[in-house]
Amino acid sequence: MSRWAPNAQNRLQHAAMELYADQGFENTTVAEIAERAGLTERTFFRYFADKREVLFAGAAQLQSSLVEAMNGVPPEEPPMRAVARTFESLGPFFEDYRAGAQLRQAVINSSPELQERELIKLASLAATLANALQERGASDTVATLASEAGVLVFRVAFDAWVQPDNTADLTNAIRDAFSQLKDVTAAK
Amino acid sequence: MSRWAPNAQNRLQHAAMELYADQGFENTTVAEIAERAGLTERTFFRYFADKREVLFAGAAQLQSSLVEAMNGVPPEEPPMRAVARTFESLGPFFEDYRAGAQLRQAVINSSPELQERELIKLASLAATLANALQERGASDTVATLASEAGVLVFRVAFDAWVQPDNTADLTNAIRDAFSQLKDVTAAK
DNA sequence: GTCTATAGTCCGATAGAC
DNA sequence: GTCTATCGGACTATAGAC
Repeated sequence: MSRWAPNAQNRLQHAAMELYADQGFENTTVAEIAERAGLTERTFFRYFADKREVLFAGAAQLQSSLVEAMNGVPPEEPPMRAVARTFESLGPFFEDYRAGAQLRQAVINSSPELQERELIKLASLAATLANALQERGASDTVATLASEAGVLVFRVAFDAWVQPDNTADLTNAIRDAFSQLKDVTAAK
Repeated sequence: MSRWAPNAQNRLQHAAMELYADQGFENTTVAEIAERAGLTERTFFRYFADKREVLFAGAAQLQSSLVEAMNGVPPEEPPMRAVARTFESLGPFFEDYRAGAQLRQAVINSSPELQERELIKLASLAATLANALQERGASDTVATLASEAGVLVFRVAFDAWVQPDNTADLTNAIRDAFSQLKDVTAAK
């Protein structure tokens, strides 16, 4: 039995989500979050580099899941197809989590600062995938184009999927967006 | 004759660029920038919402140039081609400014905070183009995919163009990247 | 765990231009 | 007088240093 209640990081994440959703991101101070989690401000910054990062703690895990998924795609598949398979394989991972994803996305969409952070996380994810593609033999430019196009498609599909009235599942939304991107770029 | 030296905003921009390039973005305080420009901190914040924004003052003009360029493209052109023409038409506008662009990009690349800001500016630019495409009759999804794909291509081309050893001009770099994107997505 | 620098906001004052 | 650009100082919260 430890001297402190366990899961400090988790408690901070939940407290932050609630307060951000409730009062808005800008109107919430780190002190409030820490207090609600029964911790001090100082402890918050031990776990999260800044006030935004608390909403993106899952990004690292997502990134490694994607790399793992890509490593499971046969090496003879061309880059764009490898990326498509990688993102499609991610669908089921999210399905259980739709309500949480909706809330989180609503919070992010309400604050430009959080949108900035989300964009750089997605850019970092694309860079990681581009690296993996280069290891499979793709050129720098091709790897960048394919992985960024993949992130774009994922973003469009995810956006549709979190709409309140949406019924389709994420994997299909991704497949759909990929095929639309193919059509759009072909018409050049 | 006015009581203050003119071009306060310009002086602040130049002072900021020099200091950021010299000492790094994080090691530079707003007070330093203001002092070098012969103004006070308070005045800096009258012109720029925050310490990053001073590097992105040209973004609004770029955005309206792009919209204007797109309005010059015949309405019967399909979305992706309209976007491609729009970005290609931008090339000459940048050619005079290559040295400045290199320096600015080096500063941005050296700071994650500045990269965040750049990404959200590009996202806003894509959103504006997507709007313009919808006015031309494109669906929401098609407009988003085409404009974001355009920004992606521009980013890749611009990145190549600012490399110290680059010789090609920007318009050709853009054309090239577009054709590569087409190939990459076709292989899906 | 405390202490401090910096970013960014707010209210008000001032000095000239019109 | 009104408008606009600047300055002064006090204030809060973030974030990093010690």
